[in-house]
Amino acid sequence: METELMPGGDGIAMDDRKIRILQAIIDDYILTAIPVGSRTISKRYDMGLSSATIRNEMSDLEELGYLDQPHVSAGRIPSAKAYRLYVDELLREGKLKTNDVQSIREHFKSRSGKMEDVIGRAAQVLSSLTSYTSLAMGPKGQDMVIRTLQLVPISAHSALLVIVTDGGLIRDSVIRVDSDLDSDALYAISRMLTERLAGRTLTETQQVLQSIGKESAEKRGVIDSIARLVAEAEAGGNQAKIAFAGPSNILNFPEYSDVEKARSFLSLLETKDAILSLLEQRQSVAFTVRIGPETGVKELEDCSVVTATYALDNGTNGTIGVIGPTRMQYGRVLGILGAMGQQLSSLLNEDKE
Amino acid sequence: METELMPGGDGIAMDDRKIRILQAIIDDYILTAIPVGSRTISKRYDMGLSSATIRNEMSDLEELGYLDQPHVSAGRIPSAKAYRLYVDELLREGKLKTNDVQSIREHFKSRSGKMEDVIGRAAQVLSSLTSYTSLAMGPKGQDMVIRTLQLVPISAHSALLVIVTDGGLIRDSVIRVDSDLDSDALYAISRMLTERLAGRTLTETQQVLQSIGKESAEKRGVIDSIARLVAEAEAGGNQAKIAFAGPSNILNFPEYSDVEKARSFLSLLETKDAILSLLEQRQSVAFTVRIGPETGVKELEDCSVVTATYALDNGTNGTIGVIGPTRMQYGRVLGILGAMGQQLSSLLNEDKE
DNA sequence: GGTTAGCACTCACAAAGCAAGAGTGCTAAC
DNA sequence: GTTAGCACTCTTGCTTTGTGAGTGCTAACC
Repeated sequence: METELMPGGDGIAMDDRKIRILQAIIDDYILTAIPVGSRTISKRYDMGLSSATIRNEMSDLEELGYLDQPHVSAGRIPSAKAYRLYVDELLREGKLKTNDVQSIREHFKSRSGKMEDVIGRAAQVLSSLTSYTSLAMGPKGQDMVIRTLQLVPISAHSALLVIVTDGGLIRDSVIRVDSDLDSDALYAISRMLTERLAGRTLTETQQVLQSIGKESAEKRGVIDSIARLVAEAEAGGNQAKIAFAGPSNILNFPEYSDVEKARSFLSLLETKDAILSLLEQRQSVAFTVRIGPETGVKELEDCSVVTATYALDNGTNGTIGVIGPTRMQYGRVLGILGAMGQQLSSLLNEDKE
Repeated sequence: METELMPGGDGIAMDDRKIRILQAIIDDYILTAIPVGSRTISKRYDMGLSSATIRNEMSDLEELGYLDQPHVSAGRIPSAKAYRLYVDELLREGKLKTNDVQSIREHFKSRSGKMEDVIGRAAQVLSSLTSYTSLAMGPKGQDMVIRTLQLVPISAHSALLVIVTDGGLIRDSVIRVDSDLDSDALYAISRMLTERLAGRTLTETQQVLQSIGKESAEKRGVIDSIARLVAEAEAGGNQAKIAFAGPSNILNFPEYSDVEKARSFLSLLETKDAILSLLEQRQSVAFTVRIGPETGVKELEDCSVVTATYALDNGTNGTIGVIGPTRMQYGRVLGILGAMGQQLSSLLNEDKE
């Protein structure tokens, strides 16, 4: 006679008490990683309710999709939906210890404008502060504005192209030059290029380079090489510009005590592709939290990826973030990411004046 | 009455048959990772001996220190000493498949003279060919000979110092310049420095820089910054110059199915220090094989580290290597390292002419 | 009607017991 | 010197069993 089979929590609504219970469950689970039962809640968090009542509420919460039950006689664990609610609504802003802020400052004392270095260090600081696997990326190539451009002779047939961008960030690559240009000639070209290209984005640069190439036949070779390089930088420019730190941190969490899971997680990081394309859908919003399945990556289905953007004066954005189990200390992580973002912004812009 | 307690294999000597049996055991164990018993040897490898005889020999080999027994009713596994013998004496040169050589060539097609890139790619190719965790390092900083030196303006107070060395390798770092030197001034300094420093090693450079600094007061600031940088590069220059690839490969081996072991291995790689100091005792010999305890690193006690050097024209050496379980395919690995070393040498020197 | 005590029920997990199998060492015969 | 035979050891995997945590349901309580 199964008449009561309408799916979904029909008639059940979230009320304040359910929310409080849910929050308690999430808090507890984030801390302990063990499924939490009704008795735990009624004892450890004083809500003035018996375990039986909690039980009823938990049953409702499960029906509403906020809780999962590994098996019948275990406690409940929060679902992705629950974390989503938690992040969106319940998160009391993580009161970041001044300790941490200071620690961030500390780590950035010895400074270098080299993008790779800053990025690498940022990721490392993040990982040591949060004890999650961390990442950092520079701004997108095509958004960067050129400040200086210089060719340094390497050998008879090659030179290093150094591009200094608006924020004092540096990119360099080796290009081939077929005619034998000596140091002075390269310098002259550099000056000319800087004059023509300063203040332009990489995308704009493309066109300008083409017209320059047409003007002077003898420099044609070099200019072409540069153009090719810029095109490359624009297309896959981020490829090299992501840094991970503390991949092995994931092994600290019991959800990754399975070697097979750990392996697939770590190889995911090593190939970088999946993470990069995940981060490519960058928002202009300050923080992005992707919980479990929301990442769209199979290997990350019980991970959360929390990212923050930091702003450069020229309007471009870089990204920093951490990857950890869905059971993540979101409050704390968001706090640290925020502080770190500010620090990075001021560090990278300070140089400008 | 224990009269027979003299330690060590008294009276027992290695003979040809023992060696053949030991080799069979090692071969088998490298392949399967399961302790090998007397019966396996007598059946799988046709030595025309019964298991009982093998058993006696194995007992001798154990007494001689070449075999260990996890527990009484398991087979034997080779000891570090056995692998040492194996590597030193028994290794029939790994007949490298031409396939692999070609594969190495293939991977190095798109080339760039940037040290980091070459190093990184080398490590990656190694790791994909051997399926062990791999590493690559450039030559030591202090041995490198300077070819060109150039300052590129970044902002009012900073510049990028690009050092091109003999092999066409590039190092660069950001330095502070306190007086405001414009692009032309920096270029003039660069020319002067190149003239004075070309052909010298980093160590020599130190002294020359000091005397230059004394000559001209106005350039004092820049010169000092450079000197400081060179000193740094000389001291810890290798720090940044090591690349790992495929750390997670270690998880493919059953000896690292224990998460705790895996974690400590991976963090060891992440900090880099231990590995660096291990590699610092570089030999001039082409190949170095460090087996288990020979590494002197606790976390690597059941790993082997196999390294090879590749030579640059200027007489300096770089290092490539793999890290895997002691039960490593030494023959194959040595073959691949050899081929890769040659490839690297020719790649990095070709540029020179 | 919401809350709670009580109780039967489920199910993972750990300890214990058991059988099988692999491998050894030793002895005695070849 | 080699080998067959055998008793013995010890891991490993499987099954059994008990325990405890946690649930859902019902009935009483406020």
